[in-house]
Amino acid sequence: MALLERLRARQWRITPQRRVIAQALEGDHVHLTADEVLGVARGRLPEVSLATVYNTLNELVAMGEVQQVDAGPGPTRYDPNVEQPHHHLVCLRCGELHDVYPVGEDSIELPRSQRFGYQLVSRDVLFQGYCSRCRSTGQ
Amino acid sequence: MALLERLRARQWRITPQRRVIAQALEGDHVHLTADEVLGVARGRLPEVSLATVYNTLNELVAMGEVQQVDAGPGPTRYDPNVEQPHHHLVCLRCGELHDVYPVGEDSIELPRSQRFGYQLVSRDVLFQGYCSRCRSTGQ
DNA sequence: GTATATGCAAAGCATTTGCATTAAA
DNA sequence: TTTAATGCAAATGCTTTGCATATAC
Repeated sequence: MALLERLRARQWRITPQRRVIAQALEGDHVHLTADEVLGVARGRLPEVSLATVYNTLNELVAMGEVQQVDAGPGPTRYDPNVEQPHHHLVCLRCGELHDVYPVGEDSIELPRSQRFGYQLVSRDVLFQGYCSRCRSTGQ
Repeated sequence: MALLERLRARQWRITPQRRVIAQALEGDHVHLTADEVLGVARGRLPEVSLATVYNTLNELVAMGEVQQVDAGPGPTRYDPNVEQPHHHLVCLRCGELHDVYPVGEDSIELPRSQRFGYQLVSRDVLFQGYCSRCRSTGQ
């Protein structure tokens, strides 16, 4: 189900701003920054503000409809693909991000003795490295 | 081997400031912020500046002697335990951080088809949740 | 002696917030 | 009609930077 549909199903108040922000996040392999979301959203609705983009993204994350990805250099990225569990591969130099599906991930588990009384919410695997472009351009 | 010893072995230029910063990071299960490092360091040497703390921490990270942990709310944390591979459990509300040793972690691997030409550097597993204190105090 | 680290203060960037205005339901 | 979202601009918090001074080797 697409993001906008899921939001309607939640009876979330839909405004023009929220609609274009949600539309900016359609698709798989999307990892936009707040600024990039603003750019795409303004293409359809010029009077969107950055504050509204941040407000909306934070709500989507709190609802669990968008995943926040803090990895590598640069600002936070937002990933709307929450239906298909996956992980990330990030370039330590340029911050480029890929969705990845490692093997063996299902076997990772945190024993009760290692939970420190926490209520677990998520388990993310992050692979870091250097992309081929960054490796060939200087250090 | 302790951090300061490792730095000497690298023939790294040792100044009083760098020494107290490295000493602030001694021990296991240490996850200080730059500000906390400054506090500890100033306990031994009052004339340390925050800029020097950041400069030094960044160099230690670049050398691979300290691991930078960006997880949960709040500022970056620095973890000197790089000799014993481990992962982290973070509280989404207060940012409290624990070292954890999950089972099955060794079986996670990224197939070549999923590497996108990257030279892999690290593979981190991050567990997120709510600690018991945050769970009992409001949402 | 020379290359390098330090401290300060200012700048930078991402993100949040307060508040008056506007609009969805 | 009421409740909530928006936009602006200012504030915040963390981190980096420029540059003159001090210092380890």
